Amino acid sequence: MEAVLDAVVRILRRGNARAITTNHIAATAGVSIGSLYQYFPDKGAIFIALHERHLRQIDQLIHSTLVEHASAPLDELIRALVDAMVEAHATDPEFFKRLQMEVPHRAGATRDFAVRLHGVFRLAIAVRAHELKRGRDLDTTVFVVTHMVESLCHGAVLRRPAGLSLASAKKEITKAVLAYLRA
Amino acid sequence: MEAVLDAVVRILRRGNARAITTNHIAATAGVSIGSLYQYFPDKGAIFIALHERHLRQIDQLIHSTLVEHASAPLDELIRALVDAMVEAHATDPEFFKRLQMEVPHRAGATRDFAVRLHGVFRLAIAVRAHELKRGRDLDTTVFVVTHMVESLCHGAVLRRPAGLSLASAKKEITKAVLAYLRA
Amino acid sequence: MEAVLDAVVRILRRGNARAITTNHIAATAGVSIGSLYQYFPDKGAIFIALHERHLRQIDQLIHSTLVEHASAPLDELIRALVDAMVEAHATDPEFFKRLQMEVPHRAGATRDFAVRLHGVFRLAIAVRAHELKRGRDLDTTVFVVTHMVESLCHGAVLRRPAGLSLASAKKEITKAVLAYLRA
Amino acid sequence: MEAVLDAVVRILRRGNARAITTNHIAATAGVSIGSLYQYFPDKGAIFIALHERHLRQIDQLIHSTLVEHASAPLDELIRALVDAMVEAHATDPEFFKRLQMEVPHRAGATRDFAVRLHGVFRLAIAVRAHELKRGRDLDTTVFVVTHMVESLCHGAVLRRPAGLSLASAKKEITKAVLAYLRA
DNA sequence: CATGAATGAGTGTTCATTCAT
DNA sequence: AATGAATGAACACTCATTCAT
Repeated sequence: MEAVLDAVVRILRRGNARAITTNHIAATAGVSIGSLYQYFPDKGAIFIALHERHLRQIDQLIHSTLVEHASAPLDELIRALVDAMVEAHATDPEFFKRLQMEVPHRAGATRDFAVRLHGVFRLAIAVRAHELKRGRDLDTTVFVVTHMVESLCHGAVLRRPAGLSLASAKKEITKAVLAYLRA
Repeated sequence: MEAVLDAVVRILRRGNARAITTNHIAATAGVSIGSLYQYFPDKGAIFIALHERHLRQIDQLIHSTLVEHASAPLDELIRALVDAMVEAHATDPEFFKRLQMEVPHRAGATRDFAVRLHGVFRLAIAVRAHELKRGRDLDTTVFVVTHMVESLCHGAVLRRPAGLSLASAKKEITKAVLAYLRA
Repeated sequence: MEAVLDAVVRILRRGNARAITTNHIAATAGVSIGSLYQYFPDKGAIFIALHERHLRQIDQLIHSTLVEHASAPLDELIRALVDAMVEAHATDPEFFKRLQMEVPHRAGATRDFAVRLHGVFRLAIAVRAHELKRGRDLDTTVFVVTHMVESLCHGAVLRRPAGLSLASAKKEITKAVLAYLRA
Repeated sequence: MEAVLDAVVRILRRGNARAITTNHIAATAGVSIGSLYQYFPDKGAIFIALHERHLRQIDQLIHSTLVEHASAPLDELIRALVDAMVEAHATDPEFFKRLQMEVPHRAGATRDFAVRLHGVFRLAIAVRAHELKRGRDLDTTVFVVTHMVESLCHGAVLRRPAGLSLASAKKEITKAVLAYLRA
C-alpha cells in the first residue's frame, strides 16, 4: 500500500501528470493492478490515501512541535509552528504544488486538514489563554489562526514574491499571527 | 461562449461532477459540440475560461470597492474589502466549493488570482503607507494581506466553526488584517 | 445497427464464441466501438436485440403462414406451421444452436417468444373451434400447442434421432399436435 | 465438492447472477479458491457438475417412478411421470428458471438431458408397445414424447397461463401425451 | 491437502475530438 | 458558421487462475 502511494509520488515528481493511470501506478509500484485493487477499492481511494498520508505527516510534525514547545510562551510556539510548516513543504515545493493541483481532492480532504489542525491548535492556545485578551471566542480565534498558518505557509513556499527570502517570510508570518493573537 | 460557461456552472450546481463532459456541456448549453470546439480549443480551455471569468468578477468587485473607498482610511477599506469578498462567495458557497474541488485548475489559475489581487492591493496600501509603521517592505505586506483575505474569506464561507456567524467572521477577519497592518 | 447484429451472427457462425467482445463485434461490423455504443447502451442490449430480431423473423413467418392458410382447415394449418417453423430453423441449425447456447438470453426473451406465439395461435385456434371438442379451455389448449410446436420443431432440427428424416419429423410433429387438438 | 455446488445454488437463489465468480463461490462455500480448484479444473466444470447433478436428480426421480409403476398401464405411467416432472421443478421454479437462464450450459447439457430421458422412456414404451398402434417407429415416438414431457412440464411450471392451475396443467399434459401415443 | 495473496490478460465502456455535410 | 455522427485511443476495473507457503 505504501509502495502504491510512493509510486504516485514518483510519477508526480517526474511531472507526468497524464501518466497517473491505475495501470501505470501499479507498474511503477512494482505490483500488479490486481494487487493494487486488492488494497484500494478504486482510483479515487488512492488519491484520498495519498492526501491523508500527507496530512498525517503534517499532523505528526505539528504534534511534535507542540510537545517540544509545550511550556514555551506563545511567540516561541508560533515561530516554531510556522517554521515546521514551511520546512515541511519547502523540501519539495514542486511536488507539493502538483499534489495540490493535479490530484483530485474531493471528499473533504482539505476540510479534514482544517479540522485536525483546529483540534491541536485549540488546545495549544487554550493553555496560553492568559497571554491573550479576555473575552475572545476560542473557536473563532483558532479558526483564524489555522487558516493564516496554512494559507501563509503554503503561500510562502509556492507564491512568495521575488525578493522575499523564505526566512523573512517565516518571520513575517509569525509576526502576523502574533499581531492577531495579541490584538 | 458565455452560454458554455454557464452550462458548466449549471451542471456543477446540479452536483453532477461526473457529468462534466464536453458533450454534456454542449448539450446543456444548447449548442452542438462542433460549435463548442469552434470557441474552445479543448476541454481545459473551458475550465480556464470559467476560472478566469470568476476571477474577473472578483476583480471587478474589488476594483469598485477600492474606487468607492478611494479616500477612506485603512480600517474602513479593509472592512469593505472583506465584506465584498465574503459576500461574493457567500451567495452560493456550495457551487463555489465545487468549482474549487471538481474543476481542474492547473495552469496557475490560483496564482493568477494572488497575482491580480497583489497589484490592486499594493496600490491601495501604498496610498495609505502613512498609516503603517515605516520600514515595511510593501510587497511582503501585500503578500501577507492578500493571502489572509483570500484564505480567511473563503474559510469563512466554507469552513467557519458552527456558532460563528458570517457577520462575526467578517469582523474577526478585518480585525486580524488590521492587527497585522498596524503591528 | 443491423450491421452490428449481423456481425454477431458472423462471429457466431465462425464458431468463435470466445471472440464475442464488444470491440471485436464492432470491428467485424466495420464500425468503431464508439458508434456501436451510440446505438446500444451496453453489451447485453446487443444480445437482446439479436434475440428480438430472431423472434420477429419467426413471428413474421408465422403471421404469413396464418394469413396464407386463413381459411384452411386445422390439419392443413398445423402442417404449414410446423413446416414453416422447422424450415426457419433448419437453414442454419448450427448457428441457431449457438445462438441458444452461447448468447446470454436473460430478460424473458424466451418468455416473449411463448407470449407472442400465444396470441396468434389463440386466434387461429379460436377461429377453428368448431373442429375441436366443446368445453375446452382455449388458453390451456393454446399453451400446450405453443409449447409442442416450439419444442418439437427445435428438437427436430437440433436433436432428432439418427434415422429420422426432417420430413418424417415434421409429419410426426403435425400428427402429435393434431392428436392433442382432436382428443 | 457438494458444498461448492450448493454455494452456486445459494448465490443463484439470492438472485445475484453477477456474483457468480469463482472467488465468491468459494467464499460462499466456505472453502478457499485454492481448494475449489483442487476439485474443479475450471469454472465451466462447476456449471457442468451443477447441471449434471440436477439431471441426476431428475433421472432418479424418473427411474423410481418407472420402477414404482413397472407393471402399470400406459396412462397411469404417463400421469405419474408428468406428476413427478412437474413436482420436481415446481418446488423452486424461480431457482430453476435462473439455472436455465444464467448458468451457461454449453457442452450439450440439454442434449444429455434429452438423451438420458430417451433411454428410459424407450424401455418403458417398448414394454407397452401392445397398447400402441403397430408400425410406429419407436425412436421417433420416444423423441416426441420426451420433448413433450420436458417442454410442457417446464412450461407448466414457468409459463402456464394465469387461470390454469398446476393440477389442471398436469392433467392436460398427460392428455396430450396419451393422445399422441394412441393416435 | 489447504490457503489466499498475487497475477495480468482481457473486457466493457467513456469521452475528447474530428470532419464531412 | 453550425452540426452531430463517427471515431478510437485510452482507461478503470474484473476475475479466472496460479503457486509459494
